[in-house]
Parts: sequence; structure tokens; C-alpha cells
Amino acid sequence: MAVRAKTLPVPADPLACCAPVSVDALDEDTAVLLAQSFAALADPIRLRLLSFITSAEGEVCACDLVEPSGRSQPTVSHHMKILVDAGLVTREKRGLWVWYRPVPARLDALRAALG
Amino acid sequence: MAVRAKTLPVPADPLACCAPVSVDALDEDTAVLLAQSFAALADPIRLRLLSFITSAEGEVCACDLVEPSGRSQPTVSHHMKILVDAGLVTREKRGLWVWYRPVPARLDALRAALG
DNA sequence: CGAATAGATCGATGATCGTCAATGGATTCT
DNA sequence: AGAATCCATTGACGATCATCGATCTATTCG
Repeated sequence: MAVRAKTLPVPADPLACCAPVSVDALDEDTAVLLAQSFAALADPIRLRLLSFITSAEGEVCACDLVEPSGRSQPTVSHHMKILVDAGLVTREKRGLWVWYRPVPARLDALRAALG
Repeated sequence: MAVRAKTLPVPADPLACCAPVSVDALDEDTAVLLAQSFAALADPIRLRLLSFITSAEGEVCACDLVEPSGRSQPTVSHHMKILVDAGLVTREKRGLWVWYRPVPARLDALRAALG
């Protein structure tokens, strides 16, 4: 790169090729956390599963996710675990069935991170 | 799953375990496209690179992305290509340098997809 | 208790991803 | 033309991921 100090902000430098990068960019730890959340959304199946849950008012039973997703039961269970671990949905077992609910606050946080 | 018609909406069924899933959930093609965009955000390095670009007003030179990211030049180039292919930033070569700009409309679209 | 059901976990496999050294292409300067 | 600089591409490596069949656990019902 052109002549440029490592730490920002920097004084104007006629030799530098470009404008300085903002200091208050995403720090590394925050970036890791956000990336984990976005990774949970980086799969079409999980997006559809999440859509099933958010578009229904209230909760959705796990038993109703397997067939519309077109995947096997273990695969759906795997993906739901990822969504739960990402904090995007909550999981509650009642009797023989498992119920999922969206976590709007978490979705809000991701939306905020986009700008 | 419990007794349930494949196509929704369905009439109330006392044998069904749960409430019907909404019909207007994400269709598969849209889910694939969205997942590709979110996949571009599913990496801490790319989030920081994008942050560098969006937090600076105007454009950012590629030469200023390598050092703060802590990765090699080929790795940064690889990640920037992913961001460009996802439509999140634009790439413009002027002379010896390459300049990146954010694409707010694309970020808006992702934000909208989150709810 | 035993049978049946819902869902999670395990194990394996093929695909994709992040990373970097080496190299190549394009542009500017002398 | 020749040297230098910026950036992309290639090739290779280990790591992670998506998927499913088989199995396990927990719960309900008879």
C-alpha cells in the first residue's frame, strides 16, 4: 500500500493513494459474533425454516417443519439447533412436541448491524 | 408429523399437533438468493472489510484494506470479490488502484429480508 | 410394563470455505 | 524499453459444512 500510518486517524498525506479509513470500524470480536449470526442465515433451508416461524403468529411445532422443508428429520433438527444457538429462535419442549418461537430482538440487532 | 395436508391453508384439524404454517413463507428461489447474500456476511473479515467501506464517506482504496484486516493481499482480494459478487459493494479500477463503494440499496434489501 | 411417537445425536461422506505462497496481468514512471 | 507497483488468479492445504441413515432418549398411551 501507499505510505500510510498504521494507526488511524492519520494526517493528510499527499503520497497516500486514498482517503483514510474510519477508525470506528467493526472491532474484531464484534465481527466474529455478527458473522456467526449471519452464518446462521447463510443457508436457504434455514432461511425458509425461519420464515415458517416468523410468518406464523405465535409458535410453530417442529413436526410441521420437516415436510415443507423437504429435508430429513435429522437435517431439520440440525438446522434448527443452529438457529437456536444463534439466538434467532427459542426452543421449548412440551410433552412429546417441540415448539419454536422467533426472537425479534435478535433480528433487530442484525438489521441494525447492516447499517 | 401429525395428520396434516401438504398444501396450506388447511382446515382446523383436531388431530394436528399444532397451528398451520403460513402459506406465504419464503419460496425456495428467493431463499437461495438471500442465503448467498447472507453468506457474504458470514465471515468476520468480510464484515470488517464492509465496515471499513461503509463507515468511510465515499470510496475506499483496496490498498488500505490489507493491513487493517490482518490478512494477506490475495486473501483480501478473494474476500472483496465475494462482497462484489454479492452486490454489496462496487469495484472500480482507476489507474493503478482499485476503489470500492458500498451499495446501500443492497444492504437495504437484506435489512428488509430480516423482517 | 411394553409399544409407539417426537425429536436429538452419532458417524460417515462429499462439498464448500478460508488461507497463503507463487505467479500473472495491467498500469505508471523513468 | 525496463523497472516498479497494485491487484487478481492459480493451486494447494486443512477446516468446516450439509446431508442422511441408523440409533438413542424422552414422553405418552394402553
